[in-house]
Amino acid sequence: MELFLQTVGSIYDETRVKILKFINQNGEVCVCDIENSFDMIQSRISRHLKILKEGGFLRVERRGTWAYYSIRSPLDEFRLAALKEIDSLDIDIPKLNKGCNA
Amino acid sequence: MELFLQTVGSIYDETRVKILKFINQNGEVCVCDIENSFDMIQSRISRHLKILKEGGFLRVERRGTWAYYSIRSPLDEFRLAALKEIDSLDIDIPKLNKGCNA
DNA sequence: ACCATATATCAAGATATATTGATATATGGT
DNA sequence: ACCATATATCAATATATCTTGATATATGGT
Repeated sequence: MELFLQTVGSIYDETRVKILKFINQNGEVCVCDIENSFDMIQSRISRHLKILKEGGFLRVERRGTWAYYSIRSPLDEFRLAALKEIDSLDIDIPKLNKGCNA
Repeated sequence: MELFLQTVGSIYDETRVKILKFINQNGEVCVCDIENSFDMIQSRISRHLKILKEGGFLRVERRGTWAYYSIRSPLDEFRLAALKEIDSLDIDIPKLNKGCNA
């Protein structure tokens, strides 16, 4: 139950839904890319990425000073259905705007 | 987005997850059946049922003084996946305990 | 060792959601 | 019309979550 609620809670937020769709569309991105594309402060992005990671949707790989986030693979059936649903939502996702010196 | 969040929010609650699994297992039940089976006060049950209904998981049919809730059919792919996931959760659901004079 | 950049975490205030008890509405019987 | 039962809604309080700004940690370059 706890894990299920954590998974569901991770996509129960407009910002996180947008971030998830953004990463699903753009593939692997680093935190500052998101920060720049969404024009949100870094702590906010970082927090949401953590929640999405703990919700089982994202994985993180650290290379140098940068943390690269991407869709976790493979996703189980439920998370895959959720991601598919999110991808089908008619919402505006910002263009990728590379923000750091990577 | 709004509709998606409403759907997700409706299953982001332990009580509602249990109620949904309960109805999925027992089929059509009335409010007082749930009230009695879960040993929760009526206003609490009524509120959660409303949220699950507005989340698209339940339908309601009024017959006499009773309101019968059941799983909405057909469910779209995402809600179906969610329901399947909930049904697979290893959680204790109370036995059906008929509570009203239906 | 120091500095700059990238990322993560923390504390405080703001907002949303859950629970309870009380009240309102609805239906059927007498 | 009145009453009893079933269900829905409201108001107040408690709890959880989000946002921001500040601070901490981590990595690489000089």
